[in-house]
Amino acid sequence: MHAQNVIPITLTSLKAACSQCNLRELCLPFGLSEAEVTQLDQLVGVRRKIKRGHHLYRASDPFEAIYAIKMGFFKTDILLEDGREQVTGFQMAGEILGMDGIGTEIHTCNAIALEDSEICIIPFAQLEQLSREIQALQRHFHKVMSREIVRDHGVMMLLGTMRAEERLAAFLLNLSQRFTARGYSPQEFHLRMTREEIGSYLGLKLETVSRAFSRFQEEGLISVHQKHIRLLDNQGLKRLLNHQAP
Amino acid sequence: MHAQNVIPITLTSLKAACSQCNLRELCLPFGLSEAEVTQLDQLVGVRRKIKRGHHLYRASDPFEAIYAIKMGFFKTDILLEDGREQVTGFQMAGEILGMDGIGTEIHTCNAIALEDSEICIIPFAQLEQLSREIQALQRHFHKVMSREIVRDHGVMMLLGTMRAEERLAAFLLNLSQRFTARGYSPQEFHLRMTREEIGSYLGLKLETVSRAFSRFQEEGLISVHQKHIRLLDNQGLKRLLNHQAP
DNA sequence: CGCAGTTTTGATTCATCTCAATTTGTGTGG
DNA sequence: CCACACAAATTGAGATGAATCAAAACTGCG
Repeated sequence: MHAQNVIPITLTSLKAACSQCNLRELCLPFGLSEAEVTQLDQLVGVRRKIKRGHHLYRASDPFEAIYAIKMGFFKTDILLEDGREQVTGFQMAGEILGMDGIGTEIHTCNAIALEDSEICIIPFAQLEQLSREIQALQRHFHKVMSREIVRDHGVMMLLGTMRAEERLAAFLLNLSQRFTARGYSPQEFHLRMTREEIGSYLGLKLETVSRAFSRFQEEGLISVHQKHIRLLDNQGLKRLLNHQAP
Repeated sequence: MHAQNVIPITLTSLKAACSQCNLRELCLPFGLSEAEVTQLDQLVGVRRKIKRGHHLYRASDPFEAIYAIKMGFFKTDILLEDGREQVTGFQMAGEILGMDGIGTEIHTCNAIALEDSEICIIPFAQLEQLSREIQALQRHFHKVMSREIVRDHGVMMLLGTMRAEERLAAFLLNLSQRFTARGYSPQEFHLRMTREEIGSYLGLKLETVSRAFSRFQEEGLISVHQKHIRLLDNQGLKRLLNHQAP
């Protein structure tokens, strides 16, 4: 907590370079030419490290930039005055954070690192300027925002119509798919969030999440050891999904 | 159903004109200068009438344009293979439909008119082009998308953490606020959707919605006569919201 | 004016929540 | 490096809010 680096070189030394980044094909530079990515490099000023448990931004912070996750894992959440929390998403490398702030120029949710992470700061005014010049960038940014909307619709579907086990199955399959896209194992991964955070995202209590995990394990669909998950029967999980209630 | 206008002048005769539109301050032209709105006029080619119950677009339709609601009322929904429906939103005059399709260039939900409606077609490629030229348009369009994301987060909060009566109270207050912004009475309005559609949106069964309405009425918070709603105690409804469960 | 679709209301069931106790894991400081 | 304290996860028993099933009442459309 107290041990910030004594020499304040952390920020400036981390000059970003999309052109060198292995997430290039997942992240904002997708579809840009070499020359265009170089232009983007100049815009993406600095990287910043966020320690586990720390905020990247908070609801009510003024909006200035969006953020690309270089490495690590985040959650976004909204807090009600009475203390209720709704996790609105989990974000991993290559994904964009902060678009909630564009509309009001104030952030409307909190973004919190679930492990030590590193993000690229993309000043929004400059992004807009550059995307007036580079059509492919404009187009891709619009797609990123649109996909966020579509993702949110999926969560609504999950929260509005699915039962607990369906929700969890959908959640696991979604994670698996996203890890796969990043070159990690589709079958085996490490959850960065607690049962409570999963529950909040899925509209369930942590005990229900835990029970569903146990049930999946009994049925041989997955193996669970705390945060280590191994998917043993993807088909079985998928079958759970479109196989409505009683 | 069968009685399309015999003379096919419906489309072309309805040349749009944002500059003349009384929704100008709510809709896409917000914040544009006279000259800029005139440019937008040229882009917003035609209007189209959609009869009650008809689709504006369907999931899997190719994406070509976004749509501004000139008048009327829509719902958007997603259908699961097993028949479950999730209503993802209700849209009224001045609001924008179709942004779900940008990401994949295929629409991902259905947009259905809940009353006879009229929409302005905004071809998306042209909108992108013009928003590369007009900064205020670009900015405003980004705000519109961002607000959609924030709205979706609100629905997640509602579905994930609220009990039935809280959900309905939030829904009514939201509608009231949006009608107010359009110059209609904040206290009295006409629901265009069925209890089932409200239920689908709120993650509840229609019987539960109906019971909640009755309960509100007993408590003197609203008066309900079928689809006619009158809010009698806004404060009371608001109190329901941040006043957690048992 | 009659009928289909919508809404209301009641009785019962069930999935998930709540409360509670225990186990397991994790990070810290001696 | 180990022990301890605290956080996270599991599991059980019981309570409850919403779903389900069912029937009646309304209404507005053709």
